[in-house]
Amino acid sequence: MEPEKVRAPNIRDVARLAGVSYQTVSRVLNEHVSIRESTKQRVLDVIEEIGYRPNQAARALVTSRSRTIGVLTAQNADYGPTTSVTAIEHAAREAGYRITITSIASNEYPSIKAALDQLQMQAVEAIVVIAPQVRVLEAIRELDITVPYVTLQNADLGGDRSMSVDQVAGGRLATQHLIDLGHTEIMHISGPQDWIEAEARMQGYLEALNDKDLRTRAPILGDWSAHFGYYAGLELLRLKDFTAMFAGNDQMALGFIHACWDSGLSVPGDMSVVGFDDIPEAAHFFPPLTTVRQNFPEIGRRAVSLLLTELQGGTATHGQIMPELVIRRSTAPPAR
Amino acid sequence: MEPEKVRAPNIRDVARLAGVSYQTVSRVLNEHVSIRESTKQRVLDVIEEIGYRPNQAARALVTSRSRTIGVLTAQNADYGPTTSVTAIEHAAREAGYRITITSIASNEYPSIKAALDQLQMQAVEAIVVIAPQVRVLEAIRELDITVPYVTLQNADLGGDRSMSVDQVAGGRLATQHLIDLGHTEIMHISGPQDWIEAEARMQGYLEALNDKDLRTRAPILGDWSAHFGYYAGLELLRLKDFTAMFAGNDQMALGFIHACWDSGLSVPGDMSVVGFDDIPEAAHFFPPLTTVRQNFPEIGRRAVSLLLTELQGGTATHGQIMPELVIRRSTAPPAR
DNA sequence: CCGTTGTTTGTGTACGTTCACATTCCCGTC
DNA sequence: GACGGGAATGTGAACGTACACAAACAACGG
Repeated sequence: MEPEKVRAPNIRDVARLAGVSYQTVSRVLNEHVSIRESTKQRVLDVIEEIGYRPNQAARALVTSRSRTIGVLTAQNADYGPTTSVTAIEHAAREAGYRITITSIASNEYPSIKAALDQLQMQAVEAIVVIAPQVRVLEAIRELDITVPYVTLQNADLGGDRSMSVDQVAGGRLATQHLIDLGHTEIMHISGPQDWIEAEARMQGYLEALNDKDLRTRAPILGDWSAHFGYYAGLELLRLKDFTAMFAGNDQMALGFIHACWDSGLSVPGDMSVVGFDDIPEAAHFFPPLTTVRQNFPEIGRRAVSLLLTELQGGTATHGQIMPELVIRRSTAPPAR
Repeated sequence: MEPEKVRAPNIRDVARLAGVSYQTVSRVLNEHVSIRESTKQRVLDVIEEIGYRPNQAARALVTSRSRTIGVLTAQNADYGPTTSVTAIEHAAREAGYRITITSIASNEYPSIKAALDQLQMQAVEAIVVIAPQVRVLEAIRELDITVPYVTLQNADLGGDRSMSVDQVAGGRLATQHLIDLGHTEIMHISGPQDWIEAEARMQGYLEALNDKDLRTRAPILGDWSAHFGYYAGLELLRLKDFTAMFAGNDQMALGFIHACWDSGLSVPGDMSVVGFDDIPEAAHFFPPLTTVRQNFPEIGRRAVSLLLTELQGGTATHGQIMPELVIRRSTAPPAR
């Protein structure tokens, strides 16, 4: 009984029913000033009645503005990145923007290029890059993106295009805390070598130790997982020539603590452990984890607001947020 | 020195440089069969050379196909949902689709409607709903969506539009395991009342106890967080009239275990604990957590493949995936 | 009463692509 | 050597919207 093909109502349908021209409808939609209140209301009534929805594609085509922010992520679903994505989505929506997500399939150049191509095909107006590998940032630099973008990682190469938590400062904070407690033999399990954050946290660790002329050690390169922390821990604890561990993130810290218990060591009695990120679970580890807190939602929000001001022609101040040390029960002075 | 406004190259630019008509270029782009290999190559070369990218908006406008799958999520960034989103993005991309994410600001009807409106304005071809509250599914039912959609939660109301892990079976699995160990006084901390999964897991818990004529108790309604598990645990353990706990998710299990230690109880010596989800960290809790594993990536993949077959006119089999009990060290027979 | 100004509304066109249809080309066949 | 017929290519729409410009209308002062 229904007509064969129900075409969605368009701006002309609304105009006809409201007894105005399509342009008037367009003006109502775009909140143009010069429109009589009565006609505006009439148009709005019709829109409501027939359930008209503006066609985004047509809009995007004619304005060449998509009102979309692209988010480029790595393939994994870590706590930090996903928290930031959520914050980005929120901030974007409040500003009338949508987000579209593309993840890179691998760290290789073709994959990165494909992902950015896809975003550009969608005519995103700005891009947030969460993919935290060095190579990704390098690739982005080379591909000279035509839209404003911001990276949530601070590569030195990134310069002024980043909005991030100061990872070096975080690494220093963690290490300094252990030093202050009296530890002199401090080990570090880092993230993967090509990750920007891993590199920076490691640098903070090394700087803090060097400042006090303490022995530095070649950090173990991990993969951020609790599993790695565990197995690396089992291995390292056979020697146990250190009394404190700074783990590159909370998950590895958790795995390492697990290894401590399995090796008959008590935390923090025999071994102090500091993590990084302050995931919500960290407060309930056994023992509750001393860690470095990053404000991921804040980063996401700031990234969006930064992009939005740039889109409006302003110049925004990129920059860094300071992390914060959260002291819990996993650290104590070394046993003597 | 550069021209004022650099317009992106379009299909006609390509045509001119390749010495063909714009339609021929279009045919190359759409992999039409009747095209000579030599001309096809010539066009592709030009495309490569000038860095031409098809305009998605124009495409979407004329075909009224956006090649986009919309994802509707809740505002939180839990492990399960985000893992599924990643899987969805992957599966979609392999099929040539993009995803756009919208989260609902609150559980209220207007917010849900706004989110769905936004997705429809973007002309998404299909929708994946991850928002796990009962009200969201009800709202979706009422709003009669015109595109195929699938929910990753199985509300009974959902019927055949869901692709999910059987949460009731999971709840039974967890509870049955505790019964098999000899526990008769089993407590349950559930998720929030209006969450579909919370309800279903609770139902599995109640069913398993009823089957054996064991005492059921009014479950505590939590909020999924480790914090809640901790504080609820401190409270519950003042009575300690139970020997086993089935927590609605791993985070609450972690918090509860924390409360056990703080209350001087050993896990699993004095108290057995089972979680739900099997987040990667669960294997390294203290003690490693017995839990119910959900295959989130699989769910995401299946949801997409289901939608894609529906988009091609086929009828797909919705359905459920069985969860799996992972036995670790947090459960043991009750102390006698 | 007319020109001036400002407000409100209407008309043509462009955005970049695909679809339907028309045309040309090439090759084998009678 | 003209004739079919399929393969390859070209031409004119159309999708739904916003922008530039034009027109209608009202208000106001000289």
